[in-house]
Amino acid sequence: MNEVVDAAPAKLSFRQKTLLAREDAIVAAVKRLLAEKGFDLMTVDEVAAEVGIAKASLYKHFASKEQLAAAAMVQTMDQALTIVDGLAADASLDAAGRLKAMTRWTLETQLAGAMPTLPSENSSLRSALLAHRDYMDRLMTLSDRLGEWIVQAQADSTVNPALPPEAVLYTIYARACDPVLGFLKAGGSHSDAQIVDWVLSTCFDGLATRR
Amino acid sequence: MNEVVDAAPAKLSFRQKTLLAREDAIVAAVKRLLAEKGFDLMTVDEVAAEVGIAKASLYKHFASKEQLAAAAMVQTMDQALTIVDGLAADASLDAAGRLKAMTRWTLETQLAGAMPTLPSENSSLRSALLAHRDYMDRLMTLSDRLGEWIVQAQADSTVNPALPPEAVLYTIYARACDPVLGFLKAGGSHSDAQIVDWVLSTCFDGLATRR
DNA sequence: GTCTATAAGAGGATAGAC
DNA sequence: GTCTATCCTCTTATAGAC
Repeated sequence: MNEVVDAAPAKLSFRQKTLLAREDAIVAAVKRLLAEKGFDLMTVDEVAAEVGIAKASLYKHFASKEQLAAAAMVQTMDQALTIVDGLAADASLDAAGRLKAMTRWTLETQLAGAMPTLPSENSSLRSALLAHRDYMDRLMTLSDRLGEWIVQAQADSTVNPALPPEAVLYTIYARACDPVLGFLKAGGSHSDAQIVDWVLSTCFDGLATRR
Repeated sequence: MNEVVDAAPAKLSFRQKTLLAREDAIVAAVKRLLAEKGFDLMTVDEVAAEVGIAKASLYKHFASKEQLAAAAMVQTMDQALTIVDGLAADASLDAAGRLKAMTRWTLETQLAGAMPTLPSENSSLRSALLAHRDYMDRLMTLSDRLGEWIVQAQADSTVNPALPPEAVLYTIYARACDPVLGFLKAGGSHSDAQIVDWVLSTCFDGLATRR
């Protein structure tokens, strides 16, 4: 199972390496399918087919469909945390600029079909995620780091101080599943970069004209 | 089936009235369940149980789960069109004010658990909706009427003229399934009215401070 | 750990009596 | 048009050989 391998430090046997590679391939397939069709419509058969192994083999690596989704979310949040680290190191950005850059990454990733999203209503999935330590750890770390930037940007008055910080955080998180991107892309008449600029603009500057 | 009854003008027999009442009860249950759990997690058994009839009876009224969802959306869009009519008659509002009021209604309805939403990814559902005339008619009517207000508000420069009108329209539509409302409500420390105000503010004024 | 085969059950839809 | 009983497909998950 994957937890053991995740904890291993440096020296890996050949067997362990191939194991990790296989699990990475599984998680990559799950991420793609999750972004494409969502949790409910994704089937474990599809995942197995895309990886090219039998479904029973897949269940040797991950105990359930929920665990599969959780692993995909963990890897995605690790990517997000890497982006956060990069932005934190960029001294040319203020807090609001970092939040905006983070939001841009989220939009670009979703538009590229590489942002897995989970339904918040599904209760079996919800409880599995709440019990998943690796997932919860990363979610809290990410929220803490973005939360610091939000508080700072509100102190700067670059982000509206009248909004509760949680509302700002949720609004940024929600860009990961914003259907507006898909609608505009389906129209077919705009470039991805243009679409991202527009959605980023509505998110930070609003629909109303700035005077 | 429902299409016939929908077309009838005024005089209804007793049988027809009870039929309509039953179909209204069915659609009401579908709307509620659609808002609560979404299309994929809603089961036809649940709908029948909530109405208090057998599943087979339900299939005498609606031919499939997709048709059930479409009927719910038709009724919801009729509600929306009624709101639009009311706003159009209010001479104290400009175009931007009407768009804002319409968005507020959408947010309030969703927060009240009365806004059915359909997944845009589900292909069987998607094709059923595209073939559903009553649904498509209303969707186009609603889009046309909101579109007029958007064009006018951009001419006023009360809504940002740099945005394509479709981007504005989709952004307003997307408020019907904005997860931020649910997140803030789950926190438990804010009133519904306060939550709606914040989301409406981020939608029209953005996250960044207005100077 | 990988496979084939299959259990177990949910859920959409229908048959046929009344 | 309503019911009970049933069909049938899809999907999650597991058994057991290699």
